[in-house]
Amino acid sequence: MGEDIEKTEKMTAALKKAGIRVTRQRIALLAVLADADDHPDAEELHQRAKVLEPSVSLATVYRTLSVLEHEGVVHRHAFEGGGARFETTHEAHHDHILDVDTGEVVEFQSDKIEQLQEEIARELGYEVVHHRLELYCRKKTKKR
Amino acid sequence: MGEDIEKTEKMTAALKKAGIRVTRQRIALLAVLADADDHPDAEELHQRAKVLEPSVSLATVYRTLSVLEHEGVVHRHAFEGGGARFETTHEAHHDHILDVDTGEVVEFQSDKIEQLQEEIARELGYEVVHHRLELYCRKKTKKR
DNA sequence: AACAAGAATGATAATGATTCTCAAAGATAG
DNA sequence: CTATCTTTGAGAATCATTATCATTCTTGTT
Repeated sequence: MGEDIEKTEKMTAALKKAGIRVTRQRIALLAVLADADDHPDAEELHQRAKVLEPSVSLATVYRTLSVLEHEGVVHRHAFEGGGARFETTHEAHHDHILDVDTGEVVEFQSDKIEQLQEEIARELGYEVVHHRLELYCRKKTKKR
Repeated sequence: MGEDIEKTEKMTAALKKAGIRVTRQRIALLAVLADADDHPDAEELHQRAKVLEPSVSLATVYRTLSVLEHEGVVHRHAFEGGGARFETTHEAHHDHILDVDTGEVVEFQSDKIEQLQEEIARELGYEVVHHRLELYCRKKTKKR
């Protein structure tokens, strides 16, 4: 539960580090981000932030998200269909499963896959800067 | 070399199968697609097609690409930055390495990774419909 | 060859997500 | 308290893509 506070602090620090002010409207966005355990898009974050602070504009949401992303405390995902979706960066790196029917997002992590990626890149003379692995899935039918 | 002809035939068949006509401008686009061994975007395909058939509009390029994609003979990739890029579907499935410096695209394939993906999805109660794996890489420095 | 019925075309308007612009409001240092 | 610098919201601008629509092509049929 104190997790949210910790996340908020990390993001606040990131804003300060970037040399920009921690304003009323940005605080609202940080709170929303810290509280979100899904992967909302900018529009959705704007809606949620407006509840805490009606004077937040969509422009400020985008502006702040860009700063947070740049500082590495928020990740931007460009899943198929629709706009970018965001989540606060958490400890462990992970990839995503997307339910093609419900749009739900599940996180997973596989060291093995990670390792294989490095290996493949190395063999081709590259080193991985970052990667993107998304599994578009359907819930397995229980029948049979 | 007869490869291009084969590809063109496959795409022509796809258009016919979709019940749409194989026009002068679409033929130009098919030729360009068959000839391309890179991953051009719609604008680039339009430029190339205009050389063969000046009367091709960007609208027709997009329209035709959508049909071809729907029929499964062309793949649309939404790599980071910029618009969608296309390639003719070829025999083996593959994923992509993107050189973050040059924008170059290299294809690779790993049964092992593929297998691990299925496994992970299965354990979480899903089956993979399709997936997306992109390694954003940098050429390894030869030093050391 | 002439024709009617549908399909395809190019130009341009519309869309949706995101970024930019800019005048006004807010914060900060002295 | 003031001069300066930042941030803000609203709306314009942008970019890739799709939709609209009047006109041009095809195609199958006489």
